[in-house]
Amino acid sequence: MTTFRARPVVVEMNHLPDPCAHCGARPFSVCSAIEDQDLARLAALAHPFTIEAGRSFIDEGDPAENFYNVTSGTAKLFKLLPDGRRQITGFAGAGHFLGLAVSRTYSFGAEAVETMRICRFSRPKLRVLLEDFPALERRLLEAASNELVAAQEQMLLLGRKTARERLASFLLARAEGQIMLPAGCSHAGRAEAISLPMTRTDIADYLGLTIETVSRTLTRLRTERLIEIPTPSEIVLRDVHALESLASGLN
Amino acid sequence: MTTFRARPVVVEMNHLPDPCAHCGARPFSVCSAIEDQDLARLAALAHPFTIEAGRSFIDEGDPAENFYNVTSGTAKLFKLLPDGRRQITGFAGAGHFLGLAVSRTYSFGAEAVETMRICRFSRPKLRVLLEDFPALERRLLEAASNELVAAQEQMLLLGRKTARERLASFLLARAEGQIMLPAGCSHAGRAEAISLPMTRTDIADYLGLTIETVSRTLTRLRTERLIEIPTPSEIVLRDVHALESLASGLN
DNA sequence: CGCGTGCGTTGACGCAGATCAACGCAGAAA
DNA sequence: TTTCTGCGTTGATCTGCGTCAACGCACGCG
Repeated sequence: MTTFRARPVVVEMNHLPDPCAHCGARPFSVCSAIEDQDLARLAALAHPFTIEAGRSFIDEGDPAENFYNVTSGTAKLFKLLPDGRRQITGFAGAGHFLGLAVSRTYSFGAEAVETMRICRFSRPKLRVLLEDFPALERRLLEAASNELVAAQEQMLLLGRKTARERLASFLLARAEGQIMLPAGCSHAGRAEAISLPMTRTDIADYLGLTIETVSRTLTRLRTERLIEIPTPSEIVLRDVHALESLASGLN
Repeated sequence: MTTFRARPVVVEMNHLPDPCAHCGARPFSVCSAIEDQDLARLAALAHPFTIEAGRSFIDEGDPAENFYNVTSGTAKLFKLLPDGRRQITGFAGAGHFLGLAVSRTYSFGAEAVETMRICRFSRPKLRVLLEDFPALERRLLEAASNELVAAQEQMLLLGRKTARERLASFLLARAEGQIMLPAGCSHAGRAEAISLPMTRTDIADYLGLTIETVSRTLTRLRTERLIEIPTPSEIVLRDVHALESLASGLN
């Protein structure tokens, strides 16, 4: 049980005897498709490591050699234009997978917002895993479908909502844990206080706005008593109903 | 921006002895995952329909009972806000599948742009098919991954590109068949003349603009000799390089 | 300590694209 | 034929958000 084999090229050695079995993110992640008795095989292919806040670990255009699974912390995923304009396409928290692309190269970049832990799988090894565990493929399809639904919702936001509506939508989505937590992990009640680990610049690039507009809009929501802003990275929702009607385009 | 009108659907019986084997869309579609000898089983579950131009066949919020596969023609997929603002999230041509949602209800609406033919599968039957043909599930995952990449590209467009850049991106994507044809069906050469079966309103709702801006921007691209507009629904690309640099955000 | 640097906020101003309005044209109906 | 209706184009004007600029504050460092 405590036997320990040396492994090839690992960023960080895996000291735990059974890391996947004790992974806090497993219930949320695609790894839950693997039964307990097969976890050792999963663990043998998973290379866990830590990424510090601000570090980028996927570059758009690089060969798509790895598949990642976030176990803690938060990443931002983004696309860039040559002149530096950036669109953040999503935030990935514990349980999220990254790098599903069919293409030979990554179509997006990824960078840690907070210090995070992720598991890396080489794509060939993932392929083997998928063949041996059809349930894993099913879970991936399910997860991809959910991502697609979220992406369409975001297109509606970017294409048709005003700045106020975008911020309201964003805050509510955060409150519902739709952004940082994996799909399927629904909370019974909605937290009124939400944390914003990302900067104003990140929020702006996620919502298709500028930092000034984000700041002004939040200030206005505060003066209208819809929210409180105890600190820049912490927001309390004071009038969830008003925010919801804003977010859905009414008013 | 337009308000949305729902219309009924035309149903049609399946008269052909072996429809899937003779389906022109099969090479492009997820159905290509099914081997020839198993096509009869696929055909037994597929209900082919014709849908007339302008008819809606999926309503957002309705129970997600069916899965669809487009065999010819074009559909637009969209999301609505209560006040009628609309965002078209994509156009689905031959080979495209629709209705993958994990959710109990559809998260988007769909309407025929041109008269189209589609195959309907009930979700329970699709589930059986997926269990019997793992390759089908793999193809679905592949297709969903490609959709996701396209969705991220569209988020970049909606969040960060100017009207000119959006139109240039749209025209080039049409020319490359990225919009109407399924992923993986790449043309060797790029067609210079492209058809626009959708209205200006549809283009505007796809690009997050108004019809006036679409019209003006196309006119400007014409006066700058980047395109020609023989008829409103037909456009010739005269300077692909200039359009490409526009679309990628240079200039 | 003073100084710099990064981040967020606020104000003044400008502009890309939205809004409001008019018109041309083709196809359908009478 | 005339009239109507839907679609696209064009012009005049407006405005939400971007741009440019200044400033406050917290934090780290010499």
